[in-house]
Amino acid sequence: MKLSTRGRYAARALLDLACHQGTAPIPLKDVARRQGISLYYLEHIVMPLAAAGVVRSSRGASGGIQLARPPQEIRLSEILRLVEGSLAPVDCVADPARCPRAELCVAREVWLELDRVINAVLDSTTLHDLVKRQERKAQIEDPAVRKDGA
Amino acid sequence: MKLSTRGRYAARALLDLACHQGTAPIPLKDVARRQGISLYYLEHIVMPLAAAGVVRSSRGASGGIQLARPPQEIRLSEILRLVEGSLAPVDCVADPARCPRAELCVAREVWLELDRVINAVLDSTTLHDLVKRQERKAQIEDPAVRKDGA
DNA sequence: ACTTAGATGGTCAAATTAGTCAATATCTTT
DNA sequence: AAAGATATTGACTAATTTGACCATCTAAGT
Repeated sequence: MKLSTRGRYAARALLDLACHQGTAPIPLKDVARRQGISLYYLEHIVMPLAAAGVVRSSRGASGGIQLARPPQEIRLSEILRLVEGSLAPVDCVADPARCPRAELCVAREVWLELDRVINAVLDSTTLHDLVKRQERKAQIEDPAVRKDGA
Repeated sequence: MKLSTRGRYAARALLDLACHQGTAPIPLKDVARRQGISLYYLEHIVMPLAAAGVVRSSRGASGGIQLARPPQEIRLSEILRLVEGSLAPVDCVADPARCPRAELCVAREVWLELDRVINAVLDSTTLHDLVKRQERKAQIEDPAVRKDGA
């Protein structure tokens, strides 16, 4: 029941983007450095997010990536699903045909419930929520405002 | 965010035990056959459950394993934790020291919430609940009562 | 036109994990 | 003593995860 680093890195990277959002795109390199993520790995993680239109990328000098939508419209569940694949704790949740016992299986009913609550949490959290929390937290930690997602 | 087969098999195996519970211990071989699980693998899975006193095993002829406690006192969360290790979606949930950013990390707050709801579901489900659901389901499926956990 | 910065997309490799199989030891009933 | 069962350990294979590297394409600035 672990979230892989893909999901965690994706979440942190997008939060970093959200915190540093301006008009100019942000080089992946900067995000990788600030978040302590391998640039090479991050490149792969970002790909599905760009393909799905969560981030917009621009190549070339002074290129980089940006959020393609306002942070309040980007749900954590969407990010994780894109980089991790289905969030279902067991395959039979999404596709009953994966298990020949699916019809009679009572365990599956529990897995469905589990899936429901997991999605409830992740659907209800947007990037914007995270940014707000971040700012509040930084205030408490250090009254001199810091926005570096560190 | 997948539950591994260890967890799923453990749940199914114990449910099988609960359904077939009598006075005599049940050979692992029978459970493995009924549930379609490799016997060798099941042996590994059962070990931590025996060590933790969830099942009681008896060797020798007409030996096997039995639930060590009544089904209503065995929670799904306990089973899964024993065979899968921590259920926390991210390591930093159980142990903040795992991540140097834990203090400031707002993602962690979401992971904590996620952990909470996951545990809520799995803590509130006992083997007895599953057995009841199973019987109800079997009734609907086929009025001739079947108790073989299939 | 040239240079530089940066994404794109692909390959490769190391490390870890999942799942399976087997051999042997040890215990218990008959 | 024999037979039936779990206990323990180790080895093996395959898949997945994580990460490194690079050749190529693209855009910006000079």
